Amino acid sequence: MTNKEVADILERVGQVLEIRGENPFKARAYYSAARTIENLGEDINRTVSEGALSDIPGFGEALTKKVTELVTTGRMGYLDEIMEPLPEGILTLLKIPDVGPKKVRVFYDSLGIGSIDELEEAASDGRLAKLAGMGEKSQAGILDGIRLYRRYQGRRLLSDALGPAEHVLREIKKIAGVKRASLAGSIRRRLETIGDIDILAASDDAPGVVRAFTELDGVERVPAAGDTKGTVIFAPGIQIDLRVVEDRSYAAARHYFTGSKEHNIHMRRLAVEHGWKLNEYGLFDGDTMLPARDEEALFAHFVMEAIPPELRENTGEIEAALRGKLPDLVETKNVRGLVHIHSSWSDGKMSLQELGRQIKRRGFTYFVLSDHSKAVTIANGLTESRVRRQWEEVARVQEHLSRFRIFRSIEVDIMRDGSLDYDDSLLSQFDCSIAAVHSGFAMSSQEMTARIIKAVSNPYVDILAHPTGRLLLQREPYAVDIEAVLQACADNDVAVEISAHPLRLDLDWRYVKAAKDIGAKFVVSLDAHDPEDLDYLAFGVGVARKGWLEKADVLNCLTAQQFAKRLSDRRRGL
DNA sequence: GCCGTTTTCGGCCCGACTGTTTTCAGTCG
Repeated sequence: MTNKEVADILERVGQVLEIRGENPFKARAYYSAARTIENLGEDINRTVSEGALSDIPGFGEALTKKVTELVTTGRMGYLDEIMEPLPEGILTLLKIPDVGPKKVRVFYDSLGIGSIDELEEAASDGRLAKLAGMGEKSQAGILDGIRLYRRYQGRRLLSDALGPAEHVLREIKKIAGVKRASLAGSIRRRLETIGDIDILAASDDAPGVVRAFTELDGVERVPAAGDTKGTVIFAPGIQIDLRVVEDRSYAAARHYFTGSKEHNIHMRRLAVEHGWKLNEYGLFDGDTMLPARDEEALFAHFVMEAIPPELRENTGEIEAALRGKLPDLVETKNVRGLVHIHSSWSDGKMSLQELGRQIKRRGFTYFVLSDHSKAVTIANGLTESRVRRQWEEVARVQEHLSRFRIFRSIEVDIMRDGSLDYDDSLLSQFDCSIAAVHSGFAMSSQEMTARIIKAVSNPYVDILAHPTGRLLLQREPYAVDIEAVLQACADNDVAVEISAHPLRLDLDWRYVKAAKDIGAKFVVSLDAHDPEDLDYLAFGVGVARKGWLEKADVLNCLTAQQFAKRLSDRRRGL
């Protein structure tokens, strides 16, 4: 089972416990365990087989036993047991806004509702409004929520949310009385998919700011608006929450609303250990607020380094900050060259000339041309003879580009047996080659792992592209022992791609830190086909930062000369 | 269900908003 699958089961256990009305802290223990496994950065199967599960905080006797059972047998008897009287679809009800475990229980006990369809029916014919604690408004709200859920399924890509978020933030900053404002929540942490957009503002007139927010152009509906906080549905169907606090609370509120939830709980526990209290209004010693103008000052009270938002996932960042051991994270401006660029020779939209012009204009000093190899016929992959003709054109274009270099590379296909689409004699003549899987996704994990490891063991492979093949919200990663693959990359000095393409963001940040720890190097690459793809770099850098990477871990932070030297040194060392 | 530099029992982060309520439960983040 994958970490995600195990986490999902633990999540379900927590939800069922809540619906059954059991100790909420017991449910929380399962939720917390789910988050831990999801963000573990290590294959849970390995953790279990090494007997290391019980070393992880939050895993006591019971959870260790149950997760071990789940991983080794594929089932958890306890979940079957507590699910026993309940219909399979009942947990999907929790995906509807304003429907939580208590209401699910009432709906099921009173009306036998066990699916979203049944909930919709009961809301449509008025039965829901008659239940205890319900009314006409709640019933209408649930119908609305079902429509919204069906349209968007709750999440969208970071790249799709960022535009509207920044637009609305600009509008909020224009509202009279707003002193400062910023994005918060998962969008600020640069999570790859976003549920809703959180924005924070400082003002002495919170109600006035909330009102103005709900009246902005583009607001479709206003599910909630109070004195300090409002929620709107913004076209096209994105939920935006605004919270307004006094300026003196801004730092604490910004920290609080950025999360993650687990990070916040950990920080609050730390505050309690100091005898303080931390909430969104400030850090308090009794009734005295410990002043903090910004988040840096807030962290300083704890005698710890300021934790960048991307790291706030409670995966060790608080411990590291207390020891003064946080990484000096890579920044977008550190990147000198763009990697994994397609041209119109295969399925890209831009000519070599245009690529040179566009990329140089953006301030980069080199790019790594990487069209498809011949096996990817649908993408007009290059035959051997077309490769040679492309090189001639590269030479011609290069002549007209001063202090700018085009690296001759290829995105060479990894065949089903792990061999490569070109023979070594051709590969050896490229400056660099990027190996990638584009077909045969359905094979077993053992086969896929062996296939990729064989490919990265080829001495002429320099980079492994999109290592898991996932497409966010569209396609799950293929089955593969990603840790074994990353180990092979580290052993063979093959750089691991972090695809900045918003639909990929692959390698997943959850594995980046672990890969770094075993000695892997990375490129933050674009997989660019269109001109707009050239502007996606920051999304990849976001993943690198979430994976604790520094400038020295990312090869395309090297200058063109250094990058060239690294490639040639590597090949000379063969 | 987890956890412990006072604790192996008794805590577990904390507040806003809504709707259905006469003082609060449920949901959300």
